[in-house]
Order: sequence, then C-alpha cells, then structure tokens
Amino acid sequence: MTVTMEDVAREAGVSRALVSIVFRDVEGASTATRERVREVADRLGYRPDQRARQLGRRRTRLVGVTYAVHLPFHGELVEALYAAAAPTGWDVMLSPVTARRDETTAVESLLDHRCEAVVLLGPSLPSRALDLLFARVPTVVVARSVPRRTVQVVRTDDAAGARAATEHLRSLGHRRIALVDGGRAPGAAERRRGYRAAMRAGGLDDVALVPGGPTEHDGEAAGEALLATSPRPTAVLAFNDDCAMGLLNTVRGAGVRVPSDLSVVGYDDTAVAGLRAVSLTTVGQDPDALAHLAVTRAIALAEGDAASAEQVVPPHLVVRSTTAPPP
Amino acid sequence: MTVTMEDVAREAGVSRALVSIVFRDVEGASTATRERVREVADRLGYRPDQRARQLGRRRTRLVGVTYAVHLPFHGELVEALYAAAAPTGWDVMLSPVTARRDETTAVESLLDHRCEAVVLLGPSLPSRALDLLFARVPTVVVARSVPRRTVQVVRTDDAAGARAATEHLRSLGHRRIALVDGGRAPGAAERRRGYRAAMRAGGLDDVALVPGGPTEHDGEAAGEALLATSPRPTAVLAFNDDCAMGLLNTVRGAGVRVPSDLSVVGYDDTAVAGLRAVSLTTVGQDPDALAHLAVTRAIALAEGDAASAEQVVPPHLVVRSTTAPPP
DNA sequence: TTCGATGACTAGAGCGCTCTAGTTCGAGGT
DNA sequence: ACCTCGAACTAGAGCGCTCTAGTCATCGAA
Repeated sequence: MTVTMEDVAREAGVSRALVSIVFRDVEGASTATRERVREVADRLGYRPDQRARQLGRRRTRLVGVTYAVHLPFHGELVEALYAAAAPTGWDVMLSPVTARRDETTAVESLLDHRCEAVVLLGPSLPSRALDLLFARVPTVVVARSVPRRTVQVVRTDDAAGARAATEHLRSLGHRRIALVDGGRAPGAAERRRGYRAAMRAGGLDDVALVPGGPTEHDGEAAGEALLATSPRPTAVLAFNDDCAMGLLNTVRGAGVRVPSDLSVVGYDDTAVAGLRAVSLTTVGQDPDALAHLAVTRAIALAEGDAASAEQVVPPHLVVRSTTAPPP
Repeated sequence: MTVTMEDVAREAGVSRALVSIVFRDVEGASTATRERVREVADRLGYRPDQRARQLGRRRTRLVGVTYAVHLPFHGELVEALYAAAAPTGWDVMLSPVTARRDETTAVESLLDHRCEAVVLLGPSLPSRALDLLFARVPTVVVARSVPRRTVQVVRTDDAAGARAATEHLRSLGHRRIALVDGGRAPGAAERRRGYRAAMRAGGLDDVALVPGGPTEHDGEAAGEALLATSPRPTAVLAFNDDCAMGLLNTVRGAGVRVPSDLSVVGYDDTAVAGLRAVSLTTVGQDPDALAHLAVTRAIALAEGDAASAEQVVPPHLVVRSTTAPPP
C-alpha cells in the first residue's frame, strides 16, 4: 500500500540501514549515494513513518501541549510553540481541552502517545495534580503561577503588568481605579497583587475589587456591578481583553462614554484590542518569548536537565484610546 | 523505564498476547483473568503505547484535522469533532494552520503520522490541490464548497442562510439591504448567491455588495465604505460575526444607532454574538451536525466506502437585537 | 472409548523504523 | 609485500504492540 523504507532501499539498490542514514541526515553515506537515495525516495513518494521512527528511536521527541480551544491567547501561544519547536527537531502534539474534554483526558492522551514532555497552557488543574503529573513526565506550565511548585513555570510577570497599567491610570490623574478580578483564573492572583501594590505606592487607598473572570460574559456582569457602585470609579482595569470588551459594551450601552467618563484597560493585547474601532489600552504578553522558553525548558527537562526556577517574561503596556484623564 | 505489556504479562503470570486480548477488549480471556490483568495493569500504571498499537494493528484509526487556530468557529468545530469521534473508537489528531505554518505543512504532518483520513476545516487550498490530496488519502472538506469536486464536502447551506437573513430584513420592511462580501473566503460565494436570490425574489434590485472579508478588520473597512455610500442602506448582512463586530464598532463610532438607524446581521452565531451587550442577530451553523457528518464520512471513506455526494446542513436564523424595522 | 467442539491461552511473526556491531574495500604508510 | 585505518555500507536485533495459527484441557455426544 504505502511506500516504506524497504521499497526505497530495493529500488536504490542499497540496504534499509543506508536509507535510514540518509533520512536521519547522519554521517555514513557518500554524497553520491545520498543523492540517489533521495531521488528514488522522491520518485516513489516516500515519507518516513513517524510512529515507526519514534518507536525504533526509542524516544518520541514529542512535546505535548494542552490548551483551551476557545481562548484566542492560547491560539497565539500554540502558533508560537510550533514556531519555537520547528528549529529544535522536536515535534508538537496538540490536545485541546473543551467543555466536553477535560484537562485530565487531554493530558492522558498525550502520555498515551509517549510525549517526552508536556506543556500546559493556563491549566486549571489543582497544583497537587500538577505535582503528580510532574512525577510522571517533565511538565511546564505556561501563563499560570503555581504556588508550592515542583513543575516548571513560564509566565508573564502579571504583577508588573497590572502595576504598569494601574500606574498609567494614576499618572493620568485617576484616583478611583477599580480592578475587575479574575477570580481563580490563571494570573488573577498576581494581577491583584500588582494592582494593590501600585495603588498603595500611589497613595490610593480606594482599592475596589469587582468580581469578574476571563470571559466577555464576566465583563458584562462586572460592567453592571461597576455602574451600580458609588462613587463610581473613573478608571477600571479589566482582567483581560475579553472581559474588557464585555465591560465596554455594557457601560457604553448605559450611556457611559469611554474614555471621557471612564478609562478602561484590558490585558493580553488580543487581536480585537488592536482594531481601530476598539483601540483598547491593554497589557501585552509576549507569546513568542513565552513559547520559546516553554519549549526550551520542556526539551531540557526531557533531556534530563535539572529543574530550574520559574521563568518570568516582562509584559508591556500598550496605550491606545480607551484611557484618558478623568472627567 | 516506562511499563510495557511485557511487564504486566510477567506480573500477572500470563502471556503478552493475553494482556493484549484484555486491553483490546476482544474475546479469548476468562472473566477472572481479565480482572486480574486489569488489576495488575492498574497497579503498575500500565497504559498501552498508542504508536506501537497503531503500528502493530497495521492501521492507525486516526483522523487528521487541519484548522485555523485563530478562528473561533474552527474551535467550536474542533470541540465537536472530538465529541463525534469519541464513540467511534477513532482518534483525532490536530494540525493547526497559522500565519507561520501553511496548510500544506499541516497536511503533510498528518500524513507523516499515517492518518487514515483527513478533515480540512475551511481550507484555502486550491481545488486542484485538494483533488491531488484526495488521491493520496480520504479527504473531507468542511465549511467550504469545492466546485468540480472529488473530495467529500460537508458544509452549511450558506445560500439558505444568507437567503433567510435577507428575507428576515426584507420582512422587517428594509429595501436597501447591503451585503458585506467575504471575497474568496470559504462560503462567500454561496452567501452571495443566497443574498442575490432573496433580493430578486423580494423584488429588490438595489443589490449592494460591499467588499469585505472574514476578520473584524475587514468589517471595519466595510463599515467605513458603508458610511460613505449614498443613499445609505438601512440594513446590512455581514459576512460573519467577526466582520459584523468590526462593522458595528465602526458605524457606532460614527454615531449610527443600531438597530434604529441600521440593522446588522452576522453569520456563525459565535460566542460574542450571544452576549447581552452585543446581542447580534446572526445565522447559526450547527457545529455538532457538521462535525458528526465529517467524522462519519471520513471514517467511512477510510473503511473503503465509495464517495457520496456533498452533504449540506441547514443553518438557522437567530434573531436578536441588532435588527429592527428601518427608520 | 473415541471424537470433535469449545473455551482459554500462547508462540511467534510482523509493523516500519533505528542503531549497534559488524564487514568490505581502497588508499596510504612502511 | 603487508598492515592499518577510515569511509561506506550492511546484518540483524530491537521498539511495544497486534493477530494468526496454533496447543491444551475439558466436556458432551456417539
């Protein structure tokens, strides 16, 4: 049916081992033979079978990735992960977590394929489960901090991000700055810390935490809560861009002008934030840096390197048009 | 290192073949032995190696899926595909296409893993390339129609969707109804046809096609173009929800009230459309139905079934708050 | 008693590769 | 002439499974 290494070897008049040498690109074949084998392989349409390769090699060079299929930011990370893995010779295997496919299933499926390391994007597994997982396979957690950690963590310095955003608002003259909290979402605790620290450092004690979450829906609810508070804050830092969008839609629907009545800052610098008609001031994470660190770390762990410390990537404030001095 | 079938066999005092029988859940083992093997396997933490399994089985039972990592609708389809594949015993393997990873790469990688069939979500490959691919592996194209087709196609009846949306606007009293075109995007041609047909059937000859595309950015541009036309349409059918969002933001920014000044209809019934603060009238596709047909078809093809005709899933109009009678 | 039948289990080849431990051979040194 | 050495190549044993073609009791029927 499908053409194997055997076919190529026969057709080229060499041994299977030789074809293997050529395709692994290791030394042990003359240039002339190399060319002939490649030519024959191309002619027959031969492509090495990855599974057989992995099995024979006695390792997979596969890093498994779990991610939330509906989060745009995870999409960006996935793109960056593939880009980061490409030059290493390692392969990426995706395992989505959805409403109907939980994180455990996603991870197990990666292990069943014998991934040598796994990268979890913003996992919601309890940190005990992460420790257990780490005992089974080198694990790198991205975009979430894990307290008493054994797993590797690669994340944005969310405290710094929230601090920068808060300071930006304060420097515009705002004093009543609210934070739409992310609850138990990855990064929420750090953002809270950064916000609090900046408020304190700025001499602002009107710390206002509005319950929220990572979805546009959470943003809507937070928007309504915000409209009901009095005195109403003049600026708000939303947990992320999606949340900010929901909030924006809600408060604008109630006649609040942004940014003249209310300044809004998002988080993540998602694609929507950059649209001219939205132009959301936000805190950008660096997916490429995060992804690069994550695969580098994952591969290093799989190669037997000792665990290193948590790695933190600095965020950057992107000032657009949803922030202005208070009324 | 990792525990194999051999280990379980030794520990349970049976042959490898017996363990295999138990794990494949085929007959040939007594209930007592089954339980003992399972118990030992659990104790040792044994999980069958998928690659070895696929290799030994001489088939993978793997359906490969390419999708655009940044499209929310593809995310929904991916979720539905996993759900649809679960009861079949087949496995899904994802291969994202991103700005840095083209469709060809994505497909090749699936073939290197010997997927027995591939499902392409809204592929942008030319139909010649699809024919070539189909010659190599059973291929199902989802959410795009392919003209002179050899590949299997599973898609929403986009013409019907556009027609329904247009008729909804007409029945509200609109006569100047514009369509933001999707250009070469999957489904665009059908939606154009449906729109034109509905306009003609409704006796409306003011067909107005505004250039557009599948992204929020395209929607913004279309919004600006729309604001510049005169007489200005009183209703607009956007290529999809993202496009509609961009358009909404732009026209609202220019002081146009929706729906009182302008009615807007989207397409896809994405998560944003359902948010109370957005509440976009839109045309819903049925990801579960599409996914179910796609995997069913993919598996059938892989099992040697003859190609069947294109399969079309009816869309449904979701009326929300962005449509109203004209001013 | 013999003879299938049937159920429970095993031996071992094979899947398409990798990789170690060779073999072969021609060139260069003495 | 002989020896050595390295480059080019090959044999064959895995990797962890599946699955066909058995073997071996046991049991009911003739």
